[in-house]
Amino acid sequence: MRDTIQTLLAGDLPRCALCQIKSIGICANSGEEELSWLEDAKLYRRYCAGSMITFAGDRLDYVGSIMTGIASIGGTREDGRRQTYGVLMPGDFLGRPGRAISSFDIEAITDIELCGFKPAVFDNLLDKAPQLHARMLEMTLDELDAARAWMLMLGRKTAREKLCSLLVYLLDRQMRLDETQTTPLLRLPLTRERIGDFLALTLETVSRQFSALKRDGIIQDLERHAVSIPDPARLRQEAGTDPFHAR
Amino acid sequence: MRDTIQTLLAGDLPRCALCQIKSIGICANSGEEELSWLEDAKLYRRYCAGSMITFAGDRLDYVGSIMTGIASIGGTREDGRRQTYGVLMPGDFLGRPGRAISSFDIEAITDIELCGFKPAVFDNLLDKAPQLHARMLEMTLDELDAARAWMLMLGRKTAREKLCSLLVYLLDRQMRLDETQTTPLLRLPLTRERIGDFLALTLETVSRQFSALKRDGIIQDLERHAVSIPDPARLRQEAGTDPFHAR
DNA sequence: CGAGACGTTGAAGGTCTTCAAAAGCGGTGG
DNA sequence: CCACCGCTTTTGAAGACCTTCAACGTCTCG
Repeated sequence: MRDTIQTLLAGDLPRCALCQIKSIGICANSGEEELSWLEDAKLYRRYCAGSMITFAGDRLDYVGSIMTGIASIGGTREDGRRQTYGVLMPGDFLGRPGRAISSFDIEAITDIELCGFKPAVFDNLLDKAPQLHARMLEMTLDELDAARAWMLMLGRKTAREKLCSLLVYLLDRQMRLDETQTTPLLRLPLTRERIGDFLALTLETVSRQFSALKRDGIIQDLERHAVSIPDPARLRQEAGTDPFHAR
Repeated sequence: MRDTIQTLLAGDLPRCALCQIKSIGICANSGEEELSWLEDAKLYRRYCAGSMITFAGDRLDYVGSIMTGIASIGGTREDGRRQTYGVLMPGDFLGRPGRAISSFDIEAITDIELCGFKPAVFDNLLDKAPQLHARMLEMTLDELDAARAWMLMLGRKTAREKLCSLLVYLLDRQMRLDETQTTPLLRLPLTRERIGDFLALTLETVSRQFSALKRDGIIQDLERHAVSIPDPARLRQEAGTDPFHAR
């Protein structure tokens, strides 16, 4: 088995100028001076698909942004009931400045590459780099909006609307990352159970709704980890009004 | 009928040093210099119980903190289904810096006094006042945590657990505001319908759960706008593990 | 007092969950 | 290669929980 975690040090790392997420990440606002500080301090990390990046309650020894791959952020109750709060995709930030202990479980869904910092180093950077600080606030406010839109979904949508909302969300984010894509193929790295954690449904209900959407022609070629969406507009309609918009 | 909105200008206003929320509000971190800037720019506003402070989509002409009273923040779908995202209490901030349009409905539940600023003025203050900016980030991160805890509740709790969770939350916040209080009396400014919006339940279910909690002795002296909680620990237990903690 | 808003309670019904069984998929080892 | 195992997915049937619809009770304020 491969190592689940691997850390790479600055010096060996590619320059920020070549970074895929430089226009959407935490560093998007920073000018040359701030970027050079970040460049000097950055550490890369890799996690294998399926490994836990943090458990709720753990001490965090690293904060940073996803460069490639997908992670989920969620919580577990003592009786085992789980809720996923969101999907973390390239550009998203992971970890909370000014707090040493994670409040959430974060799991690598696919293999993941992170670009980040030791928490103390990052806190210092935030203090002396106003553009970084402003971007951090902006991203946090966006996340809060997304969390609230998600709440409306959890509370007030039917199972079918929920699943369609998730598909719309994943499709939007996939399109944003790969703008050249025109085929209606949506990758689904999540299992039915994880989708259920996400939407507050059981895996059986998720499966049944997939079958129903297929029967109604809203999705096609349903496979385990992919599905094609012949008519995204139709899917959006099925998601109900105001599906939670991508950030 | 009284005016629903009333604005008071700086100069006539009490000094920040006397403010009830100075240790928990947006200004809590600021030193003397920053405070004097805030003091010069602040405007008070009053809203009557029941009036809308903003509708989703409205242009915001004011951002600020609640000094007294309670407001709710929520969204409405086109079919009329509503979801409340949170209660805003003294110290909480209302409005989003850097964005002119409100994403949410905000309604005054009781009479409200706000201390705030014109949006452009506040954005300028954020730029030049690092302690204010840092406090803004901290409060936003806290709100994000609260929103996620709320999501777990919406998705994974039964009606009884939901109602108990809300009562625990309101009790905690009431205790925090008035630390001298020892009686187990909880004020409930919300109607059954608003509680339902909050918990994603119908008003009938809320009412039935209140009756059930009374029958089981977990609450007593149930009235329209107040209830007594003889044993808060018991209530907390009924709320299920990990009720969403007050900020 | 009377009107209107808010709250309670009952009965019927729908949606989602729970429990259960079987099929599909992917990897391992004989 | 194929049988076997574990894990995921699908599908069915029964039942729980919450909603919907409806009626009635209660409070408040002009």
